[in-house]
Amino acid sequence: MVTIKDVAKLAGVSMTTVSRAFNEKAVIKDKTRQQILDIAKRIGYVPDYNARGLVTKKKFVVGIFFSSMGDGTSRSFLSSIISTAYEALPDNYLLSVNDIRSVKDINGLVRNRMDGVIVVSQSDRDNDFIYQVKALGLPLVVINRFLNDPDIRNISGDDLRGVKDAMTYAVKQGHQRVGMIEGIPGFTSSTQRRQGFDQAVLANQLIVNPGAIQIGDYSLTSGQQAMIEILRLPKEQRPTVVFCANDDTAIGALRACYAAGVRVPNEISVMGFDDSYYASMSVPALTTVRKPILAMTTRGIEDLLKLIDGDTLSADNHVILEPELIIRESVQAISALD
Amino acid sequence: MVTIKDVAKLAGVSMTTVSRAFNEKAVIKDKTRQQILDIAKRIGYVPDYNARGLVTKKKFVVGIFFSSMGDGTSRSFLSSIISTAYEALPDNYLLSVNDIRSVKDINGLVRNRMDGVIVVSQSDRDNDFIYQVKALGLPLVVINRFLNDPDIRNISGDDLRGVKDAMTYAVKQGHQRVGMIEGIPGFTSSTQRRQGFDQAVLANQLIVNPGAIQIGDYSLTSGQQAMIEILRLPKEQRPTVVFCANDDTAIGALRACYAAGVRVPNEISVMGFDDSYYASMSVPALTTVRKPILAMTTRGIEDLLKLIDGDTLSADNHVILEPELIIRESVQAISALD
DNA sequence: CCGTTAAGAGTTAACGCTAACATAACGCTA
DNA sequence: TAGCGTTATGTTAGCGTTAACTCTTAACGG
Repeated sequence: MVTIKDVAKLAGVSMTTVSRAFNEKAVIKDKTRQQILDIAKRIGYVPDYNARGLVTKKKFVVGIFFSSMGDGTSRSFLSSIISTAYEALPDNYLLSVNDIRSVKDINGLVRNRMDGVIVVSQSDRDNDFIYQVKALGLPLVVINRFLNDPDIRNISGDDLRGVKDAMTYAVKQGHQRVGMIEGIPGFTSSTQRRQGFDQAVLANQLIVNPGAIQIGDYSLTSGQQAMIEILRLPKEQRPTVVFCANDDTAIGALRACYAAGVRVPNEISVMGFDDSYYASMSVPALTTVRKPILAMTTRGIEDLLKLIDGDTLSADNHVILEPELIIRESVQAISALD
Repeated sequence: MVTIKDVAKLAGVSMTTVSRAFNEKAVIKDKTRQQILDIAKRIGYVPDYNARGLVTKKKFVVGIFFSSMGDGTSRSFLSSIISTAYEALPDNYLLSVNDIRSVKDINGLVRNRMDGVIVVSQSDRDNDFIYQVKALGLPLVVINRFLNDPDIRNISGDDLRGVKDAMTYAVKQGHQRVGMIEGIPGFTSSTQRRQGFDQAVLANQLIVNPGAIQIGDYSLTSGQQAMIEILRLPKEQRPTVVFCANDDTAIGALRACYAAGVRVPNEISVMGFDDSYYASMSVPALTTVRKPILAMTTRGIEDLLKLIDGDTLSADNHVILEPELIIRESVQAISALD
């Protein structure tokens, strides 16, 4: 194994100088650094992270924990978060990807091997884990879900605003009678999306007939089921646009419409939330709200790194990022309705 | 920070004895070990991996590299592989999940920080990376794709066999005129699936009319396009079953049939490959071939660990696992055809 | 031209752990 | 009960790096 000693000998300098050449902030003459770096490259020296970490007390590992990896909203949820996280992370950091559910020994896994932790949280059930990490005193950032704790750095998307924007768009298209298929009751995301819907209804004096709001569980089949119920309404009471709490639900709703012979968007408009892979592939392609998940990830890593370095962050631990409305084909202007 | 020294002092033993208590294979009296472990737990001692690794030359990190994380065949491709990998990995190992494309410095990232590497390969384009790792001399296992190199441990699924099984099933259902939508030309997977198809045709003396085999590119739209072509054939020449090189293609094909008013499976049967999430959700639900990806992962990790420990593996580096035929609704017995 | 300062480089010790060797304790046989 | 092999534990050194400190040299003002 080629060590810092070998480089030092060849370069005719001390070990420390070599060490300095590899550590950005150190004072060392540019020329010396360059010579050392050249020699190191030539003989294939790379610093040993175990030795380095032993003295600096660092692990150069950031852990990223998912609520439940299989349930990511979109097909690329997991992968695009991971890729984005790497981009925001310095080259010398490793990203350890984990499923919260499968963490057995938080002491052995987290405390001892990671400099900090990002939790990509999908539900309240993650709080246990989050507070265990917090208790460890490890740098921690929770993203993807609003966390009501001023002591924990939290980056979330403004779901309420996203739904409101989507509904406002529908109103601009002339829709007045509206409906919704909700997410799993109790989930913060469900609550916020419902609130966004309600606020839009209030602000625009929209009509919500009984039966126009159904409870779903974020699954395709629940969307299908819910839409069947909505379609039971007589046509003149039926909403002209249905906002679905996520894309899977919306695709289920689309399917129910197709089965019932109700054309989308000609006879009824449908909106989703998430912008999953199949949102663009569905027929008609889904108009939906895209969470700023990549921006959340980038910001999350940035903040985590600052926390790791002991820097202070902005006073308010809640960072809320704006979602984006993705307009496709599943909403039609009301004047154009058949 | 609480170190091995603190435990030693409290337990009235030497540091080495404490070290032994934490290392399974060491000789130490059970009673002593238990006392030490108890004390360690009480004062919250956990071994420092940097220190441990410095002397043992280990990193306790396994890297898993994906061709291109966003393109996983099924929605759960990435997540289920990661979860499965963790299950096969000892608790004290970390899993570093990476995208091959985004590896900048293989020396800094891989050589220096990982004990071994699993490559979940999807295409020939990964070979560059694979051979770079091999050149590093690091323990390496390639899974998910057949790799024609006797020097590299390789775990793959038998795609050819999978397609053949699927076709045999179709033949048993009475199908004689068959067609196929192929994958991206040049990909090993495309070639093998085509060969499986061809072998089934030969073995069962099936009829393949001109135009019944189309080239796709594994995308939904290519499947749609290809099926449109196939449906141009006069009904009596048209295949009664079309095997699609993957599920996305098959779903595209389904869509084309729907658009053309051709009912599946009543008028034409369709099969896919992958068993992706939407295979079960499509209408009709897709009969498809499921790759043994989880078994590949488990075996891959097991073999990698042996390689890391310096154990020898079975002589033949090619391990081929059997796929599974998932029978759903998209294939109908020919006697039942309308 | 001396004294002060700062930049650049060197010396030394320590980080927490385990391997290798050394020693002690134990249990058995003759 | 001496002698031996075996099992259990202790002692010592070193893994590769950086932090803290020291030393050298050049620059500069008065």
